[in-house]
Amino acid sequence: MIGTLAAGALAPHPLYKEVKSRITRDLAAGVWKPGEPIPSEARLARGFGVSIGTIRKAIDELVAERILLRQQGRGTFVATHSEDRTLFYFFHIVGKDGSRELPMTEMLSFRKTTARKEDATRLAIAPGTPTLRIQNLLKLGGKPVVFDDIVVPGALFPDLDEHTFAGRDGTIYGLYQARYGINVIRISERLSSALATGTVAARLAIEAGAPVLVIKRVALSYNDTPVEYRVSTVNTAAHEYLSDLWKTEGR
Amino acid sequence: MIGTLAAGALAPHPLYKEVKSRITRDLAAGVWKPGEPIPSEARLARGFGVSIGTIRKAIDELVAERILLRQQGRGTFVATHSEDRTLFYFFHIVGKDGSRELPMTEMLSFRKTTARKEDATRLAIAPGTPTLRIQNLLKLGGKPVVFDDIVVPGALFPDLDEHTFAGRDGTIYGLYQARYGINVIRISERLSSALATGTVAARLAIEAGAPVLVIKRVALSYNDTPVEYRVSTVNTAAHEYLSDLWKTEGR
DNA sequence: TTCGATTTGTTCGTATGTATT
DNA sequence: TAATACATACGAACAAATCGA
Repeated sequence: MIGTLAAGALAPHPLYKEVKSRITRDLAAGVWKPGEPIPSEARLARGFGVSIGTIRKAIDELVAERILLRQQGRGTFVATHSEDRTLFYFFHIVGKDGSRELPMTEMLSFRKTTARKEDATRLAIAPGTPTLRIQNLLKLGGKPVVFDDIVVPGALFPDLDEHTFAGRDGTIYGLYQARYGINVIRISERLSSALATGTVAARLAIEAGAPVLVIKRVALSYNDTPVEYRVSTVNTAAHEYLSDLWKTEGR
Repeated sequence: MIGTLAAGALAPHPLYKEVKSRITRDLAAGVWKPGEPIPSEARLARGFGVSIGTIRKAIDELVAERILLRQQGRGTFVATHSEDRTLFYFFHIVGKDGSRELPMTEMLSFRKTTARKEDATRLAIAPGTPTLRIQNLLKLGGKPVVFDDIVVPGALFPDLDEHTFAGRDGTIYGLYQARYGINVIRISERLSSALATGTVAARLAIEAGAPVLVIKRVALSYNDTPVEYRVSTVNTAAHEYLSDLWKTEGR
């Protein structure tokens, strides 16, 4: 018998890759919501007309990419931005003594504007496209450490206003995910060193001209679609940016 | 029949984990040298008395950790530090225009000293232990961009002298690997911003007091054994540090 | 508390495809 | 062409964790 899937059109060679991209498509379409279980491996196998091993191989890769989360005896779930597990995957600032702490955030401003040139290229949209621009202050140990300047395409977040934003429960990416179905799964960051300008220095309670770490981040969703551009300015007097490749472990 | 391995003592639960740690042990012991193939999956399966699927699962993880490299039709090889594939995994400085370029390096000094406090804690050795300390200048596009201050335990590199070091063919980690059997498989980096001191500024041909990126790196071998501590100072006027989690792709 | 159904985790085995030498 | 090695796909059995009856 020919598998119902193998008989389909133009599989990108291996069967499990086809299964993976179909699951990814459904994930992107919101068929299963974050935190919810996807169908069991046995059910998916029957549905796709492939063996359970093929399903497992497809899911293996999605789990490695942190898009799905397996739990023995329970099921396989769409990863959320509310677990500690994923928090420190997107937040890299730690104390110089090695301490890891989640920041308290304070919204400083929320404006509707249009994409400047830099915003546009990073977000792959046309200059002048409506955007939301949010300024955020992150405190660690009660002291301001990071100043965030966030730009997102307005079209992705239709009715987002400053009260919704400031009154959110968890992280920003958690808000994107839970209320707008926008799932940040990967980030790309470029770091450089600079001198604090007067306005930023005031936010961070440091002197103008003090050295600061500047992080330019693009947040990406399924199929590497950019959904947020963020410039963070960090006071690294007592904190550092941690880049620990492959200590993800648990593999 | 009971598998020859399962009958052995105290497997850390799953069989494939035991297989993995045995392969890792042999790798660390230098049974197979970098660039050489390890035995075929079928041969390993017979040797361990387990199924080929179990071998594959163990090797899968070692490949994901970039310790091994599979090539269909050829075999499975011990990863080396000479392939482009791995170079940019350990070198993160790119042009602000996105250009990736391998640096020209110039050795500035090579000294035999002893571990200072910071060196000792990072390398997990006692303060005062003999070390080698090397200063290196990295040029991109002909201009100095990175100043490296490298400390390694002398015991790991018995007869290493400055001519061997300066006259090496490829990368520094390639030298560690090929001549001393020291295999760097992972790095952990902590980044901060600072003002250039006079001596470093002179090396980088910038003004003292200019902002620089400071990278403190620990290079790790099998079982997370630290083998090198390196402080890099980067002029980020025209370059950036790229942290691209999970664009490793090919998975 | 116990039991059974469900779901993922591990291990085995086999067959066939594809790349390399 | 033939042999070898990894890649894909299938199927089956049992273990371990979870959850509700």
